[in-house]
Amino acid sequence: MAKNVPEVVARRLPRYYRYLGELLGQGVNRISSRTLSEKMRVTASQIRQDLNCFGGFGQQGYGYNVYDLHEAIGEILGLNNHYRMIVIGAGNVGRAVANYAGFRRRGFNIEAVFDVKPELIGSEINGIPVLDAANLGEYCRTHLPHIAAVAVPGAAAPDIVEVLEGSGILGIWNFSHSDFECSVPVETVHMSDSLMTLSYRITNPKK
Amino acid sequence: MAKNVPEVVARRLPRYYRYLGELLGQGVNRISSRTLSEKMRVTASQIRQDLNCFGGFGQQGYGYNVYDLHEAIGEILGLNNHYRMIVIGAGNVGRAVANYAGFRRRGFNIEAVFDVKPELIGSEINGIPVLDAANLGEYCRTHLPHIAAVAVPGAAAPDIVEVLEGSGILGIWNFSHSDFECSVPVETVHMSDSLMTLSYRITNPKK
DNA sequence: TAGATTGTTAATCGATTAACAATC
DNA sequence: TAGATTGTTAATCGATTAACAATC
Repeated sequence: MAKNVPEVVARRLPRYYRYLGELLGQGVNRISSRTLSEKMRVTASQIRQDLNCFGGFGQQGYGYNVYDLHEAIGEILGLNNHYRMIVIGAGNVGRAVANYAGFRRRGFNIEAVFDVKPELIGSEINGIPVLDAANLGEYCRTHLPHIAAVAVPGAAAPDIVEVLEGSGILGIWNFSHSDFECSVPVETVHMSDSLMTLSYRITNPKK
Repeated sequence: MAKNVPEVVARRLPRYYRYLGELLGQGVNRISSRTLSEKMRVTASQIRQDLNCFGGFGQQGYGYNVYDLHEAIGEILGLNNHYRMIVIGAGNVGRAVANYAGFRRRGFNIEAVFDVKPELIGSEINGIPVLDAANLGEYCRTHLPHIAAVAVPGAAAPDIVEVLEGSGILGIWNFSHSDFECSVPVETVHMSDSLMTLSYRITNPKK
């Protein structure tokens, strides 16, 4: 179905999904690209172009059915799948990820946390067991998690990633500061880059 | 000095800064755009174009001095400034931000955390006092923090932002899930968007 | 000086916006 | 049917890449 979808379009889908979810919550059941474009501060053209990478979800003279479009984008994003997820690193960020309840609700089920610290191994975070990182590879081969959130110090990341890659993981959600090569999809949350960008924008205000 | 710098160039600066920092740590003191481009997997043209938005940092026949270029980009990013920072919300994400030691090292000094929960107010996180969110506006007017990291549930964000905006904050680092209008620079860390993008890439692998 | 590599202009490529015929 | 709004093509705009003269 999908044409060759530009990266930049794929990155806008979560935002569309989010806005449509809000509209749904407000009881709006129909919307035109024009009205949506005003809310989202993009052009109506862009919305129609973007959606038409995946198919014609609208109806001339009517617009889009909010529920159907929300569903369709959710399906494209793979949000109707159920994912088994693990978290590597029980530090501040790892704990924040493990504690966030919203993921489970969306079908991302965190089943284990891994760390190297003996005093953490055997404990629980938000009801999720903390396991020994030494057993990560074995765990993956037996439990086949889909997604690994990597929240370890930068230097430790490449080794962890190699283990994950070799044991059937489908994707890596990376919170460590390093970029690395990887054969599976990696999505990095660049916290420090984001803070530097803010610093830049404070320091160099647009005229 | 700076020409009109495209957004997309500004967003690449932190990455250049990071790579140059690594090179510096490895004792490399000279690099050509060609060599850097191979490490960073971008084109040499792009690196030269990007840098020339800000000035000529290189030397024909030689390349770039790693230390000088790193310094120059740090200066452009405003990393030589000292920022007073506050964190709003002492939940998982707020705690992660408050606990991360790297910020202070880079000149982002977290001076207070705010929350609404009575049982948290008066406690400390990483040696930083947790104050009553009701006093946020007053605190800002007396202490003049530069940056506020907003890590509150989505629904609470707009009110917090309004208070911050009205009391002289220079920039907002937003971890909440909502986008909002704001007169000062806002940098949002879209964790859930990032996870959805990963889901998309797992579900729709490139051929 | 000769070789290397920048700074910068020109060419290409892709993404965004505008326009409009198709059609509900 | 008439009005509205899509899907899609064409025009514009901006970003990336290529090329090369300037110069260290």
